[in-house]
Amino acid sequence: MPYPPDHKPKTHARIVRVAARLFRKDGFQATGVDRLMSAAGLTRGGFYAHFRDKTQLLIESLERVLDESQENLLGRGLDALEGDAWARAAAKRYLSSAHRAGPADGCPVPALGAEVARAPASVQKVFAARIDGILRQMAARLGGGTAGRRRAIQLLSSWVGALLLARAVGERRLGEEILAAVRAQANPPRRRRTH
Amino acid sequence: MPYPPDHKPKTHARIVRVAARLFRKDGFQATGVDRLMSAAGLTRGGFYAHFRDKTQLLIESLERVLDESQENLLGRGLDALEGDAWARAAAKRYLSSAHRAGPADGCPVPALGAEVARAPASVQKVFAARIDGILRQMAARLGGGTAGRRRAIQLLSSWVGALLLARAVGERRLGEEILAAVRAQANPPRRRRTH
DNA sequence: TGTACATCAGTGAACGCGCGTTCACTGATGTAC
DNA sequence: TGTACATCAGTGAACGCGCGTTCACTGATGTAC
Repeated sequence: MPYPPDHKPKTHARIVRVAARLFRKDGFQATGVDRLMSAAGLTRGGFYAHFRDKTQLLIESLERVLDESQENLLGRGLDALEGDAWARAAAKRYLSSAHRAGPADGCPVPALGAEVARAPASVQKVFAARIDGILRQMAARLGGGTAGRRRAIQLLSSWVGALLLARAVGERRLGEEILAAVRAQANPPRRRRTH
Repeated sequence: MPYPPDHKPKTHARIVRVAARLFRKDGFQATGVDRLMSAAGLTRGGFYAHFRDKTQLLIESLERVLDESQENLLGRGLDALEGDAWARAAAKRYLSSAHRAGPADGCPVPALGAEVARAPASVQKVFAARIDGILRQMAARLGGGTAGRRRAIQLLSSWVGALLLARAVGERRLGEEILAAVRAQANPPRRRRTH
């Protein structure tokens, strides 16, 4: 064999890794195959030895990145937390200034959700399966059952919406205000209700 | 004067109206000037007699559409409502199946937020001003003060996020489940807290 | 009332460029003898 | 050990196409005389 057997898989993974960053930073459509392959240290022709088409790369990027998002939401130091304590810690991480400023390394939902909504069913299917998986794990942390599931959906929705809004309003104060307000939602004691 | 004085402004408004629909449906970048002008019954060359560049059209479209969104959230039958009653009614409208299925006529935030986040500051400035205006009006309906403002941000974030997620997961059951769960958040009595 | 003219909204060819994809090829490699 | 060969990951020219923008023009219109 002319190359070591792990050579091609490594290149494949490198393209996916580079694409996942560029797609989130600049958008899927706005990221050309040419620029993408250059960023991975290759030339455009080689792309089609790795992927049927550009949509297939979007699918693989989303799979990879949504798995990372799940890990960021539930693991990496949050593994032992449950209920409100977990929600507070996860909100603090998700709704951070760093996450707002760094879409390239962040959650793909605010960055690519609208493009996924316009993408072929093959993309949406993979996306939906991963989101459902994340919601299931969140629900378990929140006590399970239909109440846990509902709360998981409510939390994820408000986090995604807040990050999207905070980024779209630009660098100004309003962005940070939005993040802070939604972070505060998870913070007990809920003064509005307790006195 | 060779044309009636309201001829050009009418054409201008028609282009903005058509653009606002196409941008939300297909995305800003993905909507070419050619296709846009055809849809308005014109040819591409005339575009630059109305707008400095394509970005200027995005700005005018966002202004128009965000004003409509404000009206949909606070007016059109919801004018007399306040507090939880208003929140419930607005959530029902915003988180409807019709809104999920019809981005072309809906809120620009889930549809274009990610592109606004990548757009020039001139776009973000207009977007931020309109969002702030909407939040101010929502806050007033919710009792005002910092608590009203915070609640307004929390509600808008969760609605935007829910709609984005519901669209991105495709036509399947999960999308409707997401809308229903976030709609339920505004519904008293909050059983989890009251018994 | 009829004709000549000035206005200007809109036309469509043209610009250079990047898009996604195809395909004949190159050349570094590990293997066979 | 040295040479010939088969493999195949990656190359880069080429395809037709649509992009945003410019610009010399057309032709329908209201006005002037």
